[in-house]
Amino acid sequence: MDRRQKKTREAIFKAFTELLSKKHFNQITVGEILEKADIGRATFYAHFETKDFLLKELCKELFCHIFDTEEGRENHKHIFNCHTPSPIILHLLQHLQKNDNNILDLLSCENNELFLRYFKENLKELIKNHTSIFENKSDLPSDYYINHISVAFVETVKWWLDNGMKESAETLADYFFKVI
Amino acid sequence: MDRRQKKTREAIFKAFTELLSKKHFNQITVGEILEKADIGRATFYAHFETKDFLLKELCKELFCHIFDTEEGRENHKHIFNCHTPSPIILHLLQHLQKNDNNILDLLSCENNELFLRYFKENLKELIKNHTSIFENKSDLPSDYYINHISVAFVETVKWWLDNGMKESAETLADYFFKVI
DNA sequence: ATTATATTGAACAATATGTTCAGTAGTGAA
DNA sequence: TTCACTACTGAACATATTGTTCAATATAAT
Repeated sequence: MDRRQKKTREAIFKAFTELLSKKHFNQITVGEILEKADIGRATFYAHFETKDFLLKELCKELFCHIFDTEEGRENHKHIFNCHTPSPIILHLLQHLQKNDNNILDLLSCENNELFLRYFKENLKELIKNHTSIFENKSDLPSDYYINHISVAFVETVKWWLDNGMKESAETLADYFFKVI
Repeated sequence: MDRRQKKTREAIFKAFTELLSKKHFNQITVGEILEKADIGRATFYAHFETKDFLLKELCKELFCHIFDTEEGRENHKHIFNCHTPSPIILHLLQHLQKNDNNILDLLSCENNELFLRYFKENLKELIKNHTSIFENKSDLPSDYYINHISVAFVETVKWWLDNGMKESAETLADYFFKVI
């Protein structure tokens, strides 16, 4: 990708992220993004069709990163099948705690619903691929069950953030496995 | 309240609800509401400061109704403390199934996040007041636990709606109690 | 050095927002 | 019925936002 494009794209993401941490998505105007990113109007629209597409792209970047990492570890099957509580959940939590990509800022800001939605969708896939860990003991409808697990995890993370992440990742994983 | 005010207010709610079932909140303009409700621009702004306030008021009307009903039954303590699975959950589900206030249209439309958020907030209160039913067996942080129960219920309802409400309220209550 | 492509900045039409105000009409009480 | 009150009207208004266009300029890739 052209160096200029990359630079512009990153400037837009940076400006947008900063704005998102301060005000709600709906209240952010393209004009504000232009000013903060210091780019021309036409340039913005050359990159993103609308503000909504910008958001979608941002989510992709954020979560593809964190989930690619996890998926990559799928080769190390031994990690997953050793002892309870399942390490994959712990890994995810520790990953978040490290705050790669400054993802936490966005998960805990006023706009967190936007990102948590994407988070959940990616989680569902992950859980589908690890039915051995999350076994459906009560023969509930499988999509209902998977959705429940995903939501429970997302809410666990949200609660953690809202409470200042005072607890260790281990404690959180423990809470999570207790409620499900 | 002046008959005219009531009429206008209801015309706005009706128009807004119809629009919400067809398109996303963000894409609805005040102009569209005016046209559909057949009222003047100035009139709208005499009633609601912004579109966001309109949404808030609509939610209040919808959920105060359903939860006031449930709270009203709190006097009939015997209903709640008889046998498991807890009847209060069943009552809520049956209440929804009757589709009072056409609440289902809004819970299942493109904008459902908006309403489910309010739904959850009201649920939390309800659950706090019925700790006898939802006892926290694993000494988890209480707000974490209450949130988990609320979310699990909201997601249960959402799943029900998304799947066409084919199952009975009893089956759903059963699913719900199995996951929590 | 040359070609290709990204960015600029300004101007543009189109649309949406929220306010104002004088005129009209429905409402509730005496 | 009369009267004072209040809500609605509708049109006009300033302001702000969106998304497009285009010729000029700057930067990148080879």
